[in-house]
Amino acid sequence: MKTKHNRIKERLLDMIKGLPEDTKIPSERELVNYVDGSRMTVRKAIDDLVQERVLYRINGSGTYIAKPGHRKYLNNLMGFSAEVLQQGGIPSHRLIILKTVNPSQDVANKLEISTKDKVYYLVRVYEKNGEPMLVDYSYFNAKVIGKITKNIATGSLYKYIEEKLGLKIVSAVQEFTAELVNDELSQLLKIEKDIPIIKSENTTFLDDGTVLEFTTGYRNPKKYRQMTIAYKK
Amino acid sequence: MKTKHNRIKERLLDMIKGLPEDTKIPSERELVNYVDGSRMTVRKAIDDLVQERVLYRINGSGTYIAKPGHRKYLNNLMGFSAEVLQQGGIPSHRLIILKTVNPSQDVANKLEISTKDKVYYLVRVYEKNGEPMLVDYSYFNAKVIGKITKNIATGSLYKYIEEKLGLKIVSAVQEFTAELVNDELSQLLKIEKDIPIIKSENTTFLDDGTVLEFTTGYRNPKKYRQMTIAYKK
DNA sequence: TACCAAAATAGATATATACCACTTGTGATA
DNA sequence: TATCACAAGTGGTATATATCTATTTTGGTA
Repeated sequence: MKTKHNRIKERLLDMIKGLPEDTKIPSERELVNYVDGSRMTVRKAIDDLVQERVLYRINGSGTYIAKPGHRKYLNNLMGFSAEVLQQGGIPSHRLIILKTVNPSQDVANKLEISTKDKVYYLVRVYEKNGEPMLVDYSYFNAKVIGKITKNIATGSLYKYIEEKLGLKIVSAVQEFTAELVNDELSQLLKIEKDIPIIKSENTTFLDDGTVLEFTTGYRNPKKYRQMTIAYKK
Repeated sequence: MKTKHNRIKERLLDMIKGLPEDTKIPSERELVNYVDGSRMTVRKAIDDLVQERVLYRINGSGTYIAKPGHRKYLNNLMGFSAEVLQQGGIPSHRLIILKTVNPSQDVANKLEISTKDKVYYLVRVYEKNGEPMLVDYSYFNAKVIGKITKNIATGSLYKYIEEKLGLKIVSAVQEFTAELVNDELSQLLKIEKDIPIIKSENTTFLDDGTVLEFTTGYRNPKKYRQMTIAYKK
């Protein structure tokens, strides 16, 4: 059962679909006549849409439609496949390595565990329309994720984590460093050696603050631009 | 005059200061007895802190203190000086170039204006404790920012934009590319030539969706790590 | 017509209240 | 003692209402 403010939110999205930016929408008091819900509930729905940059408010004036380009959340947490699908491509990936290991001190620190704890180590190559786009070296906290089988690792790991395990991924810290392509990357991504590439070190957190994974990723610089969207406060 | 929920928020921050993570804070109904405000207002304050990852809620159980590492917003929008100050350093910066120009087609596209519109072009070098840390090549939409004098450009431009002009910066899109250090960068950042460096192309948006600036930045790879924090939904 | 004060309208904040869904502790019972 | 149903407590949702501040509109006046 959906909440009322979520239904109102969908109703509002429907109403503004196709309308140009900066169009003023009916006032909160007005909307109460059109939708099922009190002003506070309508406000809650609008609050959400403002948060999502679909609408913006001007105190004393009204609520307006924001630029469509902003109606998107960053895709760092979205997973590669969803990202490629959104772009109309065909995603696929190859599992190169899957094993349990004891983490190095560095990895243990990132995962906020001991070097004696077990972690899953995965190396994966992601492809778009058959071309290698991204190499990931991942360490998962085994205590959190449980057992990863080859089957699970070959499917959508994010879907498994969120839907099957019911874990909520809420944030990620990314650190970027520029490096030069080494032999292994050259081979996996099918690009020249010694050209500059971005190394992205990604730590993913659950809603209770636990570290789920630490992943080092290299994106094909020929095909991809590393991109983030940041929202203030 | 501060709002009541903001005062409650500060009060809560004070209360939890120094407490370990996962500590349960008093219930919403309980807090009403300790602070000045109704349950709804207390909830609003907690809402904010949950949004900021200071607290997390478990339905039916309670509200808890999140990991301290998460109590921070991304600093992409914070400006260099605030970032350095937070780290206990002494920030300074040199203005290399300030002039009005007509933008190239590429820059005009980024700023969502015409090539006939005026833009301000700034080149700045930022220093921490006297060492060059960051070079910025910025284009500002003159229609939005008005006149930039040398005086303004030498002070804190962000402070000027937010406090004096009353503009609200709400989001930024960043694109990262790996490059090799060229002659100019080598000189400005005092680092070797031809080592890998990250180019960060940054588009900054105001609350109404207008593009304020497009900036290309290079950070000293020896001193700095490019870092972002992403929050989901 | 031009200007300005006042009224109307918009979002922002705050309170009181009710009920729901979920979790947790408790106490009766087998 | 172990179990399980239930009560109590918690956050989540929803409504009605009141008041505040900022903007916009209106209408009278010069």
